[in-house]
Amino acid sequence: MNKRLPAQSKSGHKELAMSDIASKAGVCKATVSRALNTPERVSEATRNKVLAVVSEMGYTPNKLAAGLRQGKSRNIAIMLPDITNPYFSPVIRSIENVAHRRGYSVILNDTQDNPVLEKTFAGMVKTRQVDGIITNSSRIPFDIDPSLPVEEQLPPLVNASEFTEIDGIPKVGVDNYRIGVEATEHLLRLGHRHIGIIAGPDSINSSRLRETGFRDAMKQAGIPVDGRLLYHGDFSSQSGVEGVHRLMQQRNRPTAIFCFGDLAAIGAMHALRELEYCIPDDVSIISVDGIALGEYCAPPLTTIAQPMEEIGEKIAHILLDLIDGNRPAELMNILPHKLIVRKSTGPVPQP
Amino acid sequence: MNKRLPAQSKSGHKELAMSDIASKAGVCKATVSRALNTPERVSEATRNKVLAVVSEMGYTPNKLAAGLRQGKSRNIAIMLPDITNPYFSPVIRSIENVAHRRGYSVILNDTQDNPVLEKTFAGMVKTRQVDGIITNSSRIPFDIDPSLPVEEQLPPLVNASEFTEIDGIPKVGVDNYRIGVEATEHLLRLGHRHIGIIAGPDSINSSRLRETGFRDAMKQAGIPVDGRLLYHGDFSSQSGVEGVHRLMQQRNRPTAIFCFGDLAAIGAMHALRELEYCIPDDVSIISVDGIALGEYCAPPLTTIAQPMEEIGEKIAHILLDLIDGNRPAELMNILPHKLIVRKSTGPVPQP
DNA sequence: ACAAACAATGAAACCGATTTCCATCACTTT
DNA sequence: AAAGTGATGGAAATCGGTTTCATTGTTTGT
Repeated sequence: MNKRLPAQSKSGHKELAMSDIASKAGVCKATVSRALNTPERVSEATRNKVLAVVSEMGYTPNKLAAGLRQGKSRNIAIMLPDITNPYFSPVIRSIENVAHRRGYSVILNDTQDNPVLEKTFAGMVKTRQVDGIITNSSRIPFDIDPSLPVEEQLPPLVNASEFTEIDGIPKVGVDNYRIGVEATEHLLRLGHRHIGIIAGPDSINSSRLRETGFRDAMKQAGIPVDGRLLYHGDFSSQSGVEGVHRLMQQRNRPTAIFCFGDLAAIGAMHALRELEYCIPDDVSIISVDGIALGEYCAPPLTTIAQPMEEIGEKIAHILLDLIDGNRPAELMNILPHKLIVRKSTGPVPQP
Repeated sequence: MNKRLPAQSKSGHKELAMSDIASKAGVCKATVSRALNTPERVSEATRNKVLAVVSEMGYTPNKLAAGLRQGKSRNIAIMLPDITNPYFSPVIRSIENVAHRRGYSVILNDTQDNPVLEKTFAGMVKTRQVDGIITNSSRIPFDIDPSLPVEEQLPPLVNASEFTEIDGIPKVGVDNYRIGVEATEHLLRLGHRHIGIIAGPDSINSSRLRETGFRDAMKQAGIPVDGRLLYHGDFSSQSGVEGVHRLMQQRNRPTAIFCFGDLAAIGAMHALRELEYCIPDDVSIISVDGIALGEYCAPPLTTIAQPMEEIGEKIAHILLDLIDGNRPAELMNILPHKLIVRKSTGPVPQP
């Protein structure tokens, strides 16, 4: 009789619990839970009574408790190597949108490409803080036994942008080889023969693939590639600057540079302007990503755009399906890229 | 005797629980918990025994369960109006760093400046999904009764970047009025008299404050401000483009434009280049934020940089302190901005 | 030598939901 | 009228930890 009122202490306000609602509505906890989660399983009269009390008292169930019982946190984690790269923003945004629509929250992990941090964050699924993980890395932060089926050893996981070589893991991204080919072909069509690249680290799959595409397209055109025109940076703007410095001091100067990321391209264009080269009259620049800012560069950047929103959506849906126990229709999900020709590429200069 | 082994079904692997460790180590759950969380309260022998079993079996405690008992999720949420604005990236990154160091995870909420979404996300603290919230908005997504002390009605909350007018809420940001004054003074020192602004929406506090700073600096210099040189956009690059179009078709053309955000400045410079104005010879551009890309603009952008990392750190520490029950030393935390003079501003052109 | 204090640990309550199992009760069905 | 069916809702178990309280054995103080 006296334990009816919840302790209303000075500032440490005791939260409303389901049992409070239950007693106020004259039913038991189970009924409240049912009214809230499976309304069709309670009579209309009871349901209305319960719902009225719920809204009258402003009750919201404790998700930790629900999560504990159900073995689900309704959180997913997204690990990214560098949140300051604008490429990720639209991807994150659409992941967050989809997750929210499907009742999940997204936890952000900036790993700074650090394997130790990756492992740490991966632990969040063991601790039940998250139900699944999105990685943007070629490393999988879990130990797997190659003799066993992969999918039975891993938590719900989607590998995006940068693919691991391990099979059996759902992947979402673009066809980096074709991107390499098509960017190069665009340059070749404009008559360029001396083409440099500012690639990413060789340890990065997408970079190697783009480079292979580049080499194949060059071979196809019967043009030997000059090893000194191949610069390997880290996708940053600064590496674009350094790449240009390196490339432009070669005797065999490129008339076009293929940058493996928009950020690097922005740095490259900056360096070229400083060296007083005209873009595209002296040097053409093409890159990959399609960040929004590309349009406002000087000159506006020709780039092979990735469908960031679609990538994000696909990632989120696959991961959430996985959590629900549904394997994706396809493990490898390649979304279409698109060449956006703006002003940073032009015909090869006449000597 | 037979309930010893956890069910090792085909793929639905039952997770290890603390009681499994306890029985294997021949102690009770409480001791395992103590060995893990308050090691000094367990004898060294027992502790080692428990820890050995823990690491041998690869056990990790379920954080949902701990959180339920302790009434804490060890998550914080950060709500932002637009995750694609590069201004936020370094802020988020340092919040995430600090949170991680202090044992918290951060949940991201892109609200798209939508009050309904803000309210939804704010609900996460009621549902115990998060222990505190960071808002970057002048709206507080909680109903407060003005007659009661604010701090007793709100969950742990820090208001960043964009301030609400409500007192009693910890705030972290910059002095937008001074930024307005100093940007203008920089332009005035260079001899400019016809200065335009590309501001943010009038509903945004920081924008109003910067504008007031601008007006006061102009008044101080004895220069009347021309209402037609005041454009109000939304901080986007596109609004920078539109602002320039508007401003440059006035009879009284500005020789300098003060943009209220780097993104808008990038758009503005793009538009000016398209209209074949030289920056800074014909028109100077100054802005606010200090995003990394500013350095690579054409020309490199003169801007008043905000200390994004420090802002993020301060935000995180204050919020986490609040969660621990410690009110911050100061409610209003203004961090120092810094004028970075690059190449987009120059002396007023001689007519 | 004996009380008091203390350290180490176990048993059980607890956090707040969900879910299983069971008891009713009202209708059909034959 | 007896038996079967389905809808409804209550009691209690459960999820997996943390924390309180009690117990036991060991020191310390005088």
